[in-house]
Amino acid sequence: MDNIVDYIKTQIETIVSQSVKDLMVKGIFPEFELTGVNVEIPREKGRGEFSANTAMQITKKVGKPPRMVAEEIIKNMKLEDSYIERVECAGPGFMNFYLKKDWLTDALKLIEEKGADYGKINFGKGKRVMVEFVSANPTGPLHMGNARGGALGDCIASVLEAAGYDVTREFYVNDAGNQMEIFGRSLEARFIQEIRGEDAVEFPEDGYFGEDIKERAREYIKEYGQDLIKQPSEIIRKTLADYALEKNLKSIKEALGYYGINFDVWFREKSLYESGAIEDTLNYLKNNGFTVEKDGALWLSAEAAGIEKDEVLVRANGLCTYFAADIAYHRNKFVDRGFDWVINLWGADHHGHVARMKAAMKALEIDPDKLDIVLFQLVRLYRNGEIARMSKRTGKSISLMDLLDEVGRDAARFFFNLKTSGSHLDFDLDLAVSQSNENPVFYVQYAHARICSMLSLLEGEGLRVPLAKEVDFSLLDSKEERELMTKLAELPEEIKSSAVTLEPSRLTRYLMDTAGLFHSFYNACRIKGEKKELAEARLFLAAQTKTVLGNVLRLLSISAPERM
RNA sequence: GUGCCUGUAGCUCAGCUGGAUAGAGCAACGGACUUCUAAUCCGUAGGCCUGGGGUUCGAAUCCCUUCAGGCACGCCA
Repeated sequence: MDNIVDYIKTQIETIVSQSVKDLMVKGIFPEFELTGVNVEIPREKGRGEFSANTAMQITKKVGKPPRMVAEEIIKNMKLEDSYIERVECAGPGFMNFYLKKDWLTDALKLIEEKGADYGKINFGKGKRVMVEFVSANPTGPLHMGNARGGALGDCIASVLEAAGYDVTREFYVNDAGNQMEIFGRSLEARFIQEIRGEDAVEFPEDGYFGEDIKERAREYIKEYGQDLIKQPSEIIRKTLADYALEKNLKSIKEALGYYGINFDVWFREKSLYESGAIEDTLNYLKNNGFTVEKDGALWLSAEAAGIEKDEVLVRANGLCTYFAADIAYHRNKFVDRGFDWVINLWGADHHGHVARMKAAMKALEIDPDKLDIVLFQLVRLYRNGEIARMSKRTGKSISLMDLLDEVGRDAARFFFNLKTSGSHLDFDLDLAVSQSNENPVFYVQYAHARICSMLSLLEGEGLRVPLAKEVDFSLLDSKEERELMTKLAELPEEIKSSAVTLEPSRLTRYLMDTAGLFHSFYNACRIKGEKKELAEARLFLAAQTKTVLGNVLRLLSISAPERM
């Protein structure tokens, strides 16, 4: 067993549905199909550890008022050999389940037994899932959108790993196509300007205006001299683009490293051209009637694919669109590499792309439900109370590295995972820089450091963390102790929920809750100076809390300091 | 104009596969350091869940509509 909450939920489901079936057999309830039993943890205290609303759901089918239905079900339950102590009918017809205390004892024993693995579950059963994220254009440094997508994607990947999936983290390198052209032209212009002066050549209107482009041109000259300028334009562009691309990728990798993100695969768009994958995919679509030709271009047919309007795949000039490459890329993910599930993280400005991507999957006979797109709202940067517009092209953007220098990896990762991906995020730089206690990451880390410091201090006084079998759990009976233990017991279930919803923000909230309950426990329940049995029981609880906080922080790649 | 996202406490947000008295964190106010880390705790106050209508035993949650903000609608990526 790795998830006691899930275990008990299942137990309750079984008991309830068995009771309902028995009532049907006895003729007290009419025959009907029970579609499922909903077991929840009530939000409010004092309503049992779990509750079920089955009676209200089936009240019509039974033909009796919900409270009466609930009473009947409760009367017929067989509670032997379960964690359930008693069941009450409450409110409009809820069944509230009160558990025997040993469920918490067993939960704490589980933490001791699993240690650093506590929280991991086998929900995913080893299913192969790819999480593709960041995938920033390698034409410049990583910006705040990449920062949010990076923290989100990496934590989604980690959550899925903890939930028992076989996870691959992938970065799609857009090293082909139109923006590489623009990249080359921008570099060429800066290169010439660098050598012959600002006015020697006009900078392309749609070019990348960032300082980093000038920087790369200068670096090239420093490294290889000026001879390249004698070459034809085409050669200059290609040479500079290849040179700058690798430089950029290197610094992107470096920044991501500081950010705690390591990709398993860096997939090159160019390889799709070289392997013929794009051509194959286009042929497939053509041969199966999903394309139309008009105005000299090849389009994905709206009618055949079931989308709103036709989308260009191959331009009149013979070059493929990003969309065409992306279809081939996803075919590669599913067909060539056999992933069971693919998750992409896109900025919300790409939402229009979702429907046609899924439609393309369907055309390729790939189940579109196997592709999940997590859209995250873009980050708005505030400085001095004003919106700081971030754009690669203005050259005034704040890069991921700038952010990490200012606020550090821990705060950045925590902050970006504080809110659900769909919510807008205003990032106040002044606040983030201030590193005050307004930043919740300190609150959580402080709890961890506090436990560590307490454990070592008490150990110095001869008080060691006991083994679970030496602990008298009946002594842990205060409100603070019970609430903390309950929270610790819920971690595996919380990981499951995070995996199902693809929302790691649940875990940062879980951390804050757990830290808060620990701080309350710490203030209400002293250890030093108490009788040995009580002191040891509390010490044991503190040690398990440390394990839980440490495990979740580690899962999110946020440090768990021993002292602060 | 069409489509997608968002609207909940002063601020930032949870809750949204319908459930019980709508929850946190900041900020505000009042308390707690001779006692294991006060980066902490305890308490108080704070709400027409944008407005309106519908569905039903029951709606912040589902449906319709209004208003407000963001985004996308290119042979860009």
